[in-house]
Amino acid sequence: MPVKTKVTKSQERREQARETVRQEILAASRQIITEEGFSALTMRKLAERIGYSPAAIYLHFRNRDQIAHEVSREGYADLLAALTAAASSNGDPVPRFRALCQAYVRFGLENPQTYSLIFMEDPAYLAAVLAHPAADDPGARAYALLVEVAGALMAAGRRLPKVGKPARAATAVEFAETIWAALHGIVSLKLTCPAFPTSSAEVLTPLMIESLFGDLAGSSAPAQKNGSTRARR
Amino acid sequence: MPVKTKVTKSQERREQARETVRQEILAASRQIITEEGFSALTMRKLAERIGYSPAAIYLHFRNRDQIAHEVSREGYADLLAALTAAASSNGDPVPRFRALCQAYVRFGLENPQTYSLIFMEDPAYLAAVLAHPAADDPGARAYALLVEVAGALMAAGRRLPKVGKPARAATAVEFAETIWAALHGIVSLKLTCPAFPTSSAEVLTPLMIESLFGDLAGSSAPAQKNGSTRARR
DNA sequence: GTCTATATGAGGATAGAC
DNA sequence: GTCTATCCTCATATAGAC
Repeated sequence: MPVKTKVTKSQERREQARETVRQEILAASRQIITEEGFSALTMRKLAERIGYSPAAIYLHFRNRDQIAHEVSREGYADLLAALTAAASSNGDPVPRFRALCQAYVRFGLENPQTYSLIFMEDPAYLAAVLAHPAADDPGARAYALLVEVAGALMAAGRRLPKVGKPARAATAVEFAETIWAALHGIVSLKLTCPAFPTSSAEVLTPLMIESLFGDLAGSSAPAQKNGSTRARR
Repeated sequence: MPVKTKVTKSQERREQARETVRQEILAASRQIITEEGFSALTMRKLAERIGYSPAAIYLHFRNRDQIAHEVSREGYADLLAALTAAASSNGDPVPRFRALCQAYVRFGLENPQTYSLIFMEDPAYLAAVLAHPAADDPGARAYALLVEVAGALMAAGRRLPKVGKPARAATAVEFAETIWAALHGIVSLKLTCPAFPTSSAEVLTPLMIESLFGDLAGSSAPAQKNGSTRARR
C-alpha cells in the first residue's frame, strides 16, 4: 500500500511542522510574559513576534487562556526544579525545610512575572493543575514536595498548635499549607507593591520561618544563613 | 453688588450638583466592583448605570484609575472600621491581637472584591495610600493600628527571633509586617483560588496565629476561640 | 458649562478567501 | 494552513449640540 505509506509519512511531516510552530508560539509567549507580564501577552504582539497573522495562532491554540495555561505549566516546572534542588541539598529536616522556604521566596522574587502568572492571575491555572493531582504534573509535585518536607519535620518531633473545635493535632497538609500561605503572603505583597512592606524580604522571610516554628533551632540545627539565633525563651 | 451675589449662589448650587453627580458615580462604581469585581468596572457600564453617556464621567474623574483610587480609599476605611472594632474590644494585648488577626481575615473573605481591589490590583493604590502617610488616611491608620497592636504585644514581653546579619531584635514594624504578610497570604490564596488551599481559612488562620507567636498562650490568655491550646513543648 | 455623538486605536476572536 | 477582512468590546479623546 504505497499510497497509504506516503500519506502517513506526509502526515508525520505535517505533525512535526505543527509541533514546531506550536513550540515557537509557546517560546515567544514565555518571552513576552517574562519580559512584560501576562497582560502584555496579546495575540497581535505574539503574532508579530513569530511572523504570522493573529488568526494563525488560533489554529494551534483554542484561545489566549490556553496559551497561558501551557506557559503556567512550564512555570510550575521551573518552580519545582528550584524547590527540588533546595530540598534535596540536605538530609536533616530542619535546614532542608529552611532551604525550601528560602528557595520558594527567592523563586518568586527572581521570576516575578512567572510567579504572578501561576499564583496570582486566573484561578483556573492553579485549580486545574492541583484539582486532579496527576502524578507527573509539576504543580502537584511541588505541592507534594512541600507536604513531604513538612511531614518530615513533624516526624522529627516538631509540634504544632492544635486546631479545630474539638482540639486535634494539625496534619502535615495543614502544616504545609500554613507555611505556604505565609510565604505566598511575603512574595505576593512584594510583587504587588515592591515599596510597601517596608521591611525587605531578606528580613521578613527568616523572621517568618523562625517565628512560625519557633523551636526549630531548639533541637538540632545551628543558625543557618543570616545568623538568626532563636531568642525565644 | 447684586450680580456678584447672584453668581456666587448659582456657583454654589452648581458645586453641589457636581458633588452629587460625583457621589452617584462613586456609589455606582462601588456597587459594580463589589458585585462583579474591578475588571467589570467599565466606563460604559458605569455610564449606563447612572444614566449618563460614558463621556460625561470624564467631566468628573480624570480616568478609570482615579475612580478606582477613590473607591479604594473607601475600602480602606471599611477595613479600618473592621479592625478598629476588633482591636478595641479588649485591653489585654493577646486576645486583642488574636481578634485583630481574625477580623482581618474575615474582612478579606467577606469582602472579596474590595480586598482584591485594595491589595491585589494596581500597586499604585497601596503605594499612594501608604507612601506619604497622611494622618487621616484610612489605609495609613489601619497599618498604624497593626503596628500599635504588635508593639503592645512586644511591650507585654513577647519575644521574637533575632534578624539580620549581625543578629538584632526584630522591631514592632517587622513584627507587624510579618503577621500582615502571613494573613495576606491566607486571604489572597483563598480569593485567587477558593478550592485550593484544601484547608479552610477557619483552620489555617488560628494555626497561623498560634504558630507564629508560639508562646502567646504560654503567659496570660487561655485558649480563646476554638480551644486551641499550645502543644509546643 | 454640560452633555451627546462620534472617532481613535487597542484588544480577542472568527469567517471565508486563497 | 495561512492570511485578510471583519465584528465586537473596551478606554479615552474631541467636536459640537444645547
